[in-house]
Amino acid sequence: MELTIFGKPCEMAEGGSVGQWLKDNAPEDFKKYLAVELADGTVQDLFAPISASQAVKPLTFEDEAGRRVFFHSASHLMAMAVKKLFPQAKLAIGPAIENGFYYDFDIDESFSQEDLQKIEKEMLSLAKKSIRPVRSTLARREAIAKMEALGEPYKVELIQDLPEDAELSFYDMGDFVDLCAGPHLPNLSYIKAFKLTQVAGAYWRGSEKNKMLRRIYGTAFPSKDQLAAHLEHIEDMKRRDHNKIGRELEYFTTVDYIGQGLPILMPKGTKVIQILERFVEDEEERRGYLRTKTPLMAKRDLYKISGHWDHYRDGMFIMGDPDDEAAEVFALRPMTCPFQFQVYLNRTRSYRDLPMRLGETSTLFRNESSGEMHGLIRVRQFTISEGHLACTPDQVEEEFRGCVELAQFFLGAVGLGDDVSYRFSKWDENDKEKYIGNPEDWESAQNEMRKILDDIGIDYVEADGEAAFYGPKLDIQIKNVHGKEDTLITVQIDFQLAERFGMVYIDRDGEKKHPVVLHRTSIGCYERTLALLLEKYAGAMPTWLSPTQVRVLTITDRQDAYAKSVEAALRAASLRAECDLRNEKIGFKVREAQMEKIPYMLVMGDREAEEGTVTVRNRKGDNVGTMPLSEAVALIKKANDEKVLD
RNA sequence: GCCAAUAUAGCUCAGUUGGUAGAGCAGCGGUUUCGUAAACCGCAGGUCAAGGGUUCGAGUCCCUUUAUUGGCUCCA
Repeated sequence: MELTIFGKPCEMAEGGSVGQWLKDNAPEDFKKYLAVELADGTVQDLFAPISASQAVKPLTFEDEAGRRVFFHSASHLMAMAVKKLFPQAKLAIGPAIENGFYYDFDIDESFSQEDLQKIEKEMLSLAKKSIRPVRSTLARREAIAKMEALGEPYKVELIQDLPEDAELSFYDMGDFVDLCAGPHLPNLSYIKAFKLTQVAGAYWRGSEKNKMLRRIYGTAFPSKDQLAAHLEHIEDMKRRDHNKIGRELEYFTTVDYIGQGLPILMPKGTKVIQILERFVEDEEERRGYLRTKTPLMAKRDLYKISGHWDHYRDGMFIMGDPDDEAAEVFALRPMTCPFQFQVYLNRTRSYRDLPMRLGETSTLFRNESSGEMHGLIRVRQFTISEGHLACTPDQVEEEFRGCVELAQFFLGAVGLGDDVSYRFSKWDENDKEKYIGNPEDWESAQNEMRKILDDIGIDYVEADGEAAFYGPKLDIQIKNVHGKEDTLITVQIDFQLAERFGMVYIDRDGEKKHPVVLHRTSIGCYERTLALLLEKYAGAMPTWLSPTQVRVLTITDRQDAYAKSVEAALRAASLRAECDLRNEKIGFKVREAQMEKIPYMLVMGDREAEEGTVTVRNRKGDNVGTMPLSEAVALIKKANDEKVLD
């Protein structure tokens, strides 16, 4: 049998393993190899026999796939420790995740912090025992019997749901056995450093109808240094958390008696959002959008037409008794579409009116479940750069492309262009209740959208069950400092609501036809975008977005009058300037401005006041130079106007 | 909604087995007028998230509620 390892051909006997070969040929560092990737991309145990000639890749912790094996084994190590300390705990599942692993247990009492420490200690002593995971397979009936004998009902359920012909593999680790597809590390002693980071509840099989299990999250590394570096990285990310710096820097706050998901935007947060709104509105006007301003609420009759009443009622704030058919019941709007459609419906439209592009800076209300609110990212009232385009079928591709390009333009301007990923969100054909329309329409809409996406040539992943209830979406996704992904921007194709609302145009041939409607945001939800900008820049907003762009600092109060005149000149140049005239040491004032992430400081003493100059410092601490005031104004104005991402 | 953790001055935090609420920074009033990481003196600031309970006595123990944070589920 001929194998290729590290690109070099080598001979191997039948039943030989890559692990053995490495041990024989590279004994000094063979312990860094965790598993092996076969030519077809599957990963197997390092010491599992190779069945055919092929090129293989031994995986280390540096490889994504290798890391997953490492984390997966670490989750088993944790399950071993838990079973030893809490024999009554039932095992559910324990996969690797992006930066670690978790394992779900069914146990009455939750795990406390002390429990976690005990488990870590037990893991340490188990890891030192040098246990080799041993793989075996069983027939279905025996597998079920084995798991029933061990008293593991969740494992039994998992086996029962696997296909009839699936190979059921088990891993023995000392006196611990688990149903597991593997692969695993050659030896659990490879796991040198780990930390159990938190406990959380998680539904069995991810369904809220099922029992809630206790999940323990952890992370693991081949060395203590790597663990320390990882934990340090997490701390770093937490320091960028918009929820922390956004409150510290007074961008927003919350008040317990106002309620969850209803943040108070302070002057700084409001300023950034205002800058973004003006930027978006002006750019959209340049691109042929017309602006509208529509009501924040409507009678339920409107939502019955749009489908919201049947498909989105739980997400709405309703005023009045929804069960009283005779009463006049209102609801705050969760989406703008049915309102903005009325602009189109106001009179008969011709094909000459299309495409019609409508934009609105639109405030929406969604009654999210109480556990789901998160800083400025997930709130109950928010404002989005909303828009709807009505077009003919042959205009769809160009208009869709225009929406994507506009979104990319804004993302680039604020500096988030490289931080996003694209998701093609489709419906879930097994859950038709959630959607309106028939399967044929969904298929054709999705095929059309896929074709457009491919034509545009963007990289995207497809996701089932993520569509809006009326159509498929292109979602532009971004991750926050905790690694959690959210939708920042969305562009949707809707082949259904136009018909529901009776939106038509008179085509060239004199026939009435329904336009295709695109729903889209251009910079998304302003609150969410602000949150992600705060995290991206750790609060140090680019000059053009900074609530305060320049602060004037005096050495003594002899310069106060000059400082006020400088501030006035800066404001006259449309720069957001303020003075700090307190009798504090200049070093203190500078440091405070830096802590507040103000881009520029103009420092002045007697000399500057006499000469009419200022000494410019930036927030990094660089002294840019002493120059005439007009030069300093030009310098800062340039950064503002060019929207540089300093 | 579910599983957890948390809530003490504007901020960061102390507060012993239940016995009169504390510090630093910020703020305010003076003094000081100083060149890049913190001048000096003084003052004020709290229904310990809210409500109930146990107790002679609760920041501390118990219950309920609210909010914040991390997950699950759901979504811009």
